[in-house]
Amino acid sequence: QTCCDCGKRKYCVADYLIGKRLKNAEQFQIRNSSHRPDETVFCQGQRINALFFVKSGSVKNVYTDEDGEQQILGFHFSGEIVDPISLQHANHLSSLITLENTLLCAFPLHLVQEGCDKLPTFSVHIRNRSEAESRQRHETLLSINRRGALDRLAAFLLDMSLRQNLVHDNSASLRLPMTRADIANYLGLAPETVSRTFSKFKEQGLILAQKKYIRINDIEKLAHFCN
Amino acid sequence: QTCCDCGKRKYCVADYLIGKRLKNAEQFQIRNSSHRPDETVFCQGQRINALFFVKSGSVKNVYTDEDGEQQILGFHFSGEIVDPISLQHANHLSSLITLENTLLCAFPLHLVQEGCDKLPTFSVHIRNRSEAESRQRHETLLSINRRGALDRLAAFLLDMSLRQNLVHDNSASLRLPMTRADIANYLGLAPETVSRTFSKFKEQGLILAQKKYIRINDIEKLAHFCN
DNA sequence: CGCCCCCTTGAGGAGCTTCAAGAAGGGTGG
DNA sequence: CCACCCTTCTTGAAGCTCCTCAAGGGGGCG
Repeated sequence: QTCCDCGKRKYCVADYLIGKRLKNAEQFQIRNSSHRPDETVFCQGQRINALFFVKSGSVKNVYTDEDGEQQILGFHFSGEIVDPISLQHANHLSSLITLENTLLCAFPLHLVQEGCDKLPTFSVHIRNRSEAESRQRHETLLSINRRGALDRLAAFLLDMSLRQNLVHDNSASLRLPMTRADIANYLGLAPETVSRTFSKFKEQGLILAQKKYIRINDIEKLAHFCN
Repeated sequence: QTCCDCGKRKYCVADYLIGKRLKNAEQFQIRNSSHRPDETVFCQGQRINALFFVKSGSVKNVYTDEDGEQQILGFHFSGEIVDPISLQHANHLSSLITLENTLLCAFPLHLVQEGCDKLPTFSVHIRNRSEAESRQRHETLLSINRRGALDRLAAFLLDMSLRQNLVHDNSASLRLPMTRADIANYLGLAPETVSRTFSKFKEQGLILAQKKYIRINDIEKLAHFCN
């Protein structure tokens, strides 16, 4: 199977390279890989030799500090590029771990570099994507300490629903492939607090939640929490 | 006055450019500027057209979010380059505000680019500096939510003393040009909490504090707080 | 069927924030 | 040079949010 056949092409960097006929898809030599849940795709500190794209499934970026404490930096879902920030660094800033059965495409780094060198628009694209992600992560980190549990979880749910493009008519249904503990870690809260906060939203009729499946009834109201 | 005469040259990017005889110092056309306390040097969102170096005095980087909330991202002291992270972006991510009477040098961006193009070592230098700063800021932001007030302030004091190169024999004397409110904002705490935490350190004999002048008596013990 | 992990809910407690008031410095004008 | 004001810093008390510890329920997988 080549990139030309891939249904996710338009979200992927491949679209830029193919569309511009820089190279033929067969020449890409992209590594496709299939992963089970909780599998480590690459480790923090390893040399970066590819740009990853999530074809299906989902992954988390986990940062481990010198004390061994782990912090989830973000999640990536089907159709997303994994952590383009890292491209500016020589080594991976965090480990990548799958949340479920996942298919990944790995673009060798030399190919990306080539694309940057030969295609100014591609370079700009990567740069913009990197900048946007950097900015957002920055704001996320900043907001964590300022806001309460309700605000953080509301912002998280809205971010998830927007990224999965599931917003219709002030409501959305989405699936959260990560555990509550993952959400808690990401938001800087205790798992119990996340659970209680979900319950509060449920009591107010803002959401329906059954295990990993969430329905947001009133996005507007939920958005009021994250002023 | 030229860069060749500057006593702070060895900490500055100028040293690289001059040392390599890429250009003569007189051709640099560096803008020197003098600022009063609480003066805004550049504003968040403005196009980046120079790399700033703190010749004397000190500054803070202030980020303002869409709600108008302000968050101090960092401080820069005499002999430091201001926010090399921004070089990867087109616009300033934060505003720069002086804490006291301050002298700044501004290297036009085209000069820096030129340096990067012609001098691989310079490019690597800037990149490393940027990467180190990015990494540290990231860790700072991550640790804020994890640790308590004692830990954060201890880490802050140690960072300050290390950066001002004032560590001697397990003790250090340093000056904090920013207000307690600035420290509190930077650490994500209330000003009262910062004040109380200073008092706790004083009670334990770890530090002496009189206004902006701090003496750390036992760096080792202080460091135990920030495991 | 049973084990294990994940999620939920409760009670208690610690840490920080908020509100409030007072003390100390620095700057300005008389 | 002193008096005044304003900002900054400090300290106290009350309250709230979140964390920790603990127990129970439910679903998935062997």
